[in-house]
Amino acid sequence: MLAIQFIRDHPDLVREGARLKGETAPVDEILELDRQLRSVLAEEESLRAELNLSSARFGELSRSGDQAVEELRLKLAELKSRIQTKQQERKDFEEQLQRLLLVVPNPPHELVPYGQSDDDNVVIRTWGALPEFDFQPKPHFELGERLGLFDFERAVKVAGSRFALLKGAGARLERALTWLMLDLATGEHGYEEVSPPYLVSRECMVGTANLPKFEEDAFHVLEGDRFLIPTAEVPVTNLYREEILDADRLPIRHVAWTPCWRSEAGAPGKDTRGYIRLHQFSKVELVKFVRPEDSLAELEALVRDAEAVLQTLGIHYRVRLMCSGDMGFAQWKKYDIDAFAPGLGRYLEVSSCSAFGDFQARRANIRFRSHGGKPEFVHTLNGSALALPRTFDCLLETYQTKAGGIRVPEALRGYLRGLEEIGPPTH
RNA sequence: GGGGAGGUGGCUGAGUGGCCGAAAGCGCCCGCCUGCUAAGCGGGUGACGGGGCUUAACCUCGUCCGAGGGUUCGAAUCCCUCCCUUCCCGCCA
Repeated sequence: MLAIQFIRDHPDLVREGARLKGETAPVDEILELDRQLRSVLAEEESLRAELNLSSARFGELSRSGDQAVEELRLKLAELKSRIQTKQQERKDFEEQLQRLLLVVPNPPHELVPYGQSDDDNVVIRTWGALPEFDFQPKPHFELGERLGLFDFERAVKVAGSRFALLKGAGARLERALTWLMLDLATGEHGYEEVSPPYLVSRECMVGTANLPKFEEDAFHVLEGDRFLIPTAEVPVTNLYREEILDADRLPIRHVAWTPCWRSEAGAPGKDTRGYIRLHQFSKVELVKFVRPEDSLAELEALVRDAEAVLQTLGIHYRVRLMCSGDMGFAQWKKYDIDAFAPGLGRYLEVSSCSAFGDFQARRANIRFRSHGGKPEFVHTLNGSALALPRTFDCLLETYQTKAGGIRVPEALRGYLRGLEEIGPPTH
């Protein structure tokens, strides 16, 4: 959410920011509502000031038994009804204004390149070389099914399409990946691990800007009006909602492994075959709360922390700076990390790292205070490190052997009791 | 699920109808004192919003004592509903 003061002072900037993202912002309506709100607010407040003064006088008069009391009582009753009318008007304006403010997108940072689609994103760097094979590399779903790592059919039987099931070495491998990611974050990169609830309140979803604009993307649990988390970003960012943090505590860096649920209303197709784009998947997520001036440097560090996972695994990847049109509603600046899947012959997005400025902090009211100063909004950031299924897929495809087995990267063997290779299949 | 207690500022905690945006303490800020540190002494210190003001400082008005309603001329204080915390009992992984 943007500050109303900011929109008053820079309406063109807000309009332009929305345009860059390919969206629109109801700036004129907001400014008009804001004017009306302030005018009715001023009237209400001066009536209240009058009521407050007169009430005090009423007390004095009635104690001294003055006859004027009855006259004053009538006057106050009339005042009060006028106040109630104004108050209702004010509340209506506030509600309308709030609704509109929540749908104004965060303008991109000035260094974000302009663009309208995926093609306009800018590759910042790549790591490792495209893997080479002396045979035709297979896609992960073929490898995994032959090795018995997946059971897609039974997953569908149990939960419906777009759910997956890992078994045997597959389940263990994903668990090993999860442990590696958590150990890197907590042991090497200085994140404190949290294990949050997987259901959150509506307020939390609004705080991270998953609502009100994207309600159809989330699974809604009617009992208690809660939502299955689409990412750990939601519960973890909201950890400090409505709080004023001591500046000495910043930066706060958290890592969380959670399942994530997305309703992903699109139809299945070529890009969704295999262990990808599921209603439920798991992810290791990094979340930071920082001082405004550290925000962008912390974003760079966050991306590096996520990259470290792929480097440790020896998987080729690229980092792209998202163009204005391809970054979400709430982001200020965003990088994607795409790992290469040789069997599919394309890159898969395994991480999305974003800085939000104070956009989320305003919505969730997360502030900090430095030694006796005024409270200020923190800046929030987050990114995956990494999404499990796609990292799993890239690993399978990168480390496949001609015989159809999977070599286990050095870094994972300790989590798999020394296992060096999965398979190859015997039939 | 049943019953009791409770939710007050950055924190702890007093306050049962006007003298309360709210005692006291902690923390923080400024000053004094002090070989240094600690202690001590004095003063200051809530949030949000509107208006005034060239900005800041400042002035002023309003709102806020879990949330929302109600009673009253007037509510932190009385009533209702909801949320949350905690204790006892029950049930259960």
